[in-house]
Amino acid sequence: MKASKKNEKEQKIIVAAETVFSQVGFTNAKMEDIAKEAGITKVTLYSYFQSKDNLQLAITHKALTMLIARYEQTISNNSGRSGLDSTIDMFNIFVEVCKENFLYSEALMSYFALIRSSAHGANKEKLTEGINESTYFKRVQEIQNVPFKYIVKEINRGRSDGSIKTDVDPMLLTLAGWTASIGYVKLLSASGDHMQPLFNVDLQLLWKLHMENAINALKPVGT
Amino acid sequence: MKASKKNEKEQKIIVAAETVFSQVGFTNAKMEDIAKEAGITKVTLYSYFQSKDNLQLAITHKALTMLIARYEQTISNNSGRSGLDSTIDMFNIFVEVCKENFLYSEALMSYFALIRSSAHGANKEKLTEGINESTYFKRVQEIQNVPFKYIVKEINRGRSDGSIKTDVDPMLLTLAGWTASIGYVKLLSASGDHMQPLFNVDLQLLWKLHMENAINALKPVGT
Amino acid sequence: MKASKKNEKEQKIIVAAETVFSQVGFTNAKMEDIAKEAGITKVTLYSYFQSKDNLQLAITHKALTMLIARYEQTISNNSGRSGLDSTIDMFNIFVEVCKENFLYSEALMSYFALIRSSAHGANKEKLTEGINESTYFKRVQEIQNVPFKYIVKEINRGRSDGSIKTDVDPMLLTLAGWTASIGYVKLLSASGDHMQPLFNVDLQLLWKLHMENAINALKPVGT
Amino acid sequence: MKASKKNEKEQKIIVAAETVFSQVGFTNAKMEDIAKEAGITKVTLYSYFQSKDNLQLAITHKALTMLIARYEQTISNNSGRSGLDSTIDMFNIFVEVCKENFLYSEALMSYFALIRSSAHGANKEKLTEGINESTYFKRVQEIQNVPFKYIVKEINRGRSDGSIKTDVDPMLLTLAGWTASIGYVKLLSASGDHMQPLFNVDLQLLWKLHMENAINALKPVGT
DNA sequence: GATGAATGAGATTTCATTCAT
DNA sequence: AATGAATGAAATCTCATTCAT
Repeated sequence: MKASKKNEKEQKIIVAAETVFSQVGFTNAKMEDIAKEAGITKVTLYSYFQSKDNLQLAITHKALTMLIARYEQTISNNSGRSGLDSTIDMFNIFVEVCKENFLYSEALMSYFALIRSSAHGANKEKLTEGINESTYFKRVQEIQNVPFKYIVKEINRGRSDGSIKTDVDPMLLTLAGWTASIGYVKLLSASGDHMQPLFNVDLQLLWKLHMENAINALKPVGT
Repeated sequence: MKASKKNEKEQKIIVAAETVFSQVGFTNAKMEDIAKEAGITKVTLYSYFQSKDNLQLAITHKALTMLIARYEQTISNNSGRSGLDSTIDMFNIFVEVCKENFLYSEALMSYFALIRSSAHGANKEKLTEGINESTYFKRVQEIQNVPFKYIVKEINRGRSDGSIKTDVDPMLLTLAGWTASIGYVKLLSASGDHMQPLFNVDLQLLWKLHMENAINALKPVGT
Repeated sequence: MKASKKNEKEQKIIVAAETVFSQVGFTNAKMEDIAKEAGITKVTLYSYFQSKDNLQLAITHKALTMLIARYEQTISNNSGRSGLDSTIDMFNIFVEVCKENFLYSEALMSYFALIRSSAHGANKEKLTEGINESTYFKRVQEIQNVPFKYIVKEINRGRSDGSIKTDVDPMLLTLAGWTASIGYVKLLSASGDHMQPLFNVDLQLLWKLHMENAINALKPVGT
Repeated sequence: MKASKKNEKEQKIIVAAETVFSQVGFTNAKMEDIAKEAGITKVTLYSYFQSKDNLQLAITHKALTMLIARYEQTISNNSGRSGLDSTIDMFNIFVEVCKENFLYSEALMSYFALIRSSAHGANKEKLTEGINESTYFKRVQEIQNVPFKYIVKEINRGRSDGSIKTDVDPMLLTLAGWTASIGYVKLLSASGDHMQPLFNVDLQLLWKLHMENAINALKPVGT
């Protein structure tokens, strides 16, 4: 099969997996159903993706890739704006991506859980085994830090143009924004419908508050 | 069997489950092993906890209960301190509890994922079925908002004693701190060893930054 | 507990067991349900009957006892009639008893299966073990041949009074009638409702034919 | 898998089940052991036979099928002999089949008990549920009456050739022979070893007597 | 490369039977 | 002697994953 055709089919499977995962969640999804949704057999499914985990990682990879693409586009679009504005944009974009596709946000969250569970425990070896063989695990690993780097990049630009303070480690600021975003997305997930207020709180407002905090933490003192 | 004794045994099982879950993770844990660890039979285990999921929920419940107890203790201890200080304490305590016991933090995180997956999707009913029958699911639901209420309580005290601004919804401020905490804990999980820096960032410093942001968001303007 | 009271309770349990067994059959009956029906606990049930098998044997014993009583009564009633007539009566009575209470007929049938399965097979010892400990097993064994003896008795009387041929072993004739009865009862069971014809055959007629055969086999040649 | 191969494997499993059932009896047989004997997994076993009951039904089906085949062969072989002789042959064959394989005879007996227990009782539906889903239950039902039909056929032939009386319903005569056979087989079961006399009665003689009765009942009066 | 069948591991259930109080 | 809890053995099911063709 030509590489192009193979890739096309792979994408088709990923779309099918996204559909099924979205409907019932990763744990409850059955490989059988995903295969059916993709119009292929389980064995064919396995020939493309060595395991269910790998399939999820493929989605994680897709999510990360999309996020990175958006980041690149943002950086390119924001060349005329301040580093601070661009940095804030980056956080906004992360949340937007997650909102647009909760599956992606969950894939990203699970990925974090995965790398932890494979890094610990008595049966570390056993757990890691299958994952390491996974093509996508490696591919995800290769790009997992790219989003951080892009944010750091914009923070550095902000340091240069004076919109961001220079006395705090850019990566620290990056992680601060990132964790706030993660927490916010987690809350969105829990609330189910992110358009509805939770405890009478408009979640839009909550996000705004987070970004105000971020701006406060980023901008030079006394600005 | 007296309720007290029954409860005692239930706790013993939960402890055994915690041990096994901690060692191999929830997915890899076998009911058989948990039973063995608790010194009982599989059947007895099932008579106490209807399913593996329910067992995890029991741990979630314990985690929540412990968190609530800590909150109550903190509120009681902090009666002489400002509402602001006490509120910040609450956030610190959440992170401490999660650090002390990653299993608890993961249980809490999973719970959030759970309520989302049971709140959506075409087969909502089917998914929820088993969970709803779970005793602990109901018990967790009953107390899941208590932590928020306690934080709101301290914020309200801060409003009275002038240490916290009055022009922002206390629940909004609560959720802001809560999501930051969640995000931070998630990052801790991902980093595996929270004592080690991530990307050369001292995670202690990251948390400090979050709390500074929180203080800024809480304290009255111009203080 | 006084022996009388104990015995009374035992009978109560047997009645409960009969009820449950009749409803769902021996295999599907649960000790739990029988206990409930008897208004006692499972453990109490076990204190009276060491096992489910034993309980069935108790019913078998009751069935046998009742059959024997009927036989005795018949013999007594028939003292003025010919041995042939009385013998035929015996067979009729067996079928009547089985019709009146199919549970009894099934208990008797199962008993035959039981003694076979305990008499053969690799795990003969294991199988027999529990049964041998059973009080009722011994009691049933003690009386299992009594019905045959009574039939033989009447046949012998028939030999004396000239109504039955003398050149055939009375026990052979007994078993011939007995097996025909067993087979007939089995068919009744299978037909479910013994009042309804099976394959358009009036089962009453079938029984009549069997008895005609029996008479032919019993009566002296040329009568 | 081709139907032929699938069927072949099914037969292999049935043979394994026969082996295990013969050794330890139906109740004591473990699905695990049957699977092992067949050289497959428990799950595969279940994919072929939905339940242990179904497996027994499969054996019942085989027994019936074998009996039917023997009947067909007999009918074919007996084309030159009288209908009476052939009819008697049919009864003899039933007993022979049962003697050759007690498992088959017990399967046939259990089947009768089964259709009764599934045809009665308050919880008829519940009991029947699993059984009705069973492929073999249906297949057995489809052929359960074939043996009777073949006997009737030979009786009818006997009526034509003058060897059998015409004033009695052929099906009545069939059932008479059939029930005698069933009863005899039951006694054989109970006696355990059919080569040994029971109560000093040679069971061979008993069967001979039954067949004499049958001949008397079948042959035209005055022959 | 695709397919139907099979495997293995573990979850869950059902009961007869036994223990501890 | 009675009770609630526990045991043990096996049935049954669910799925990710692998084999054989």
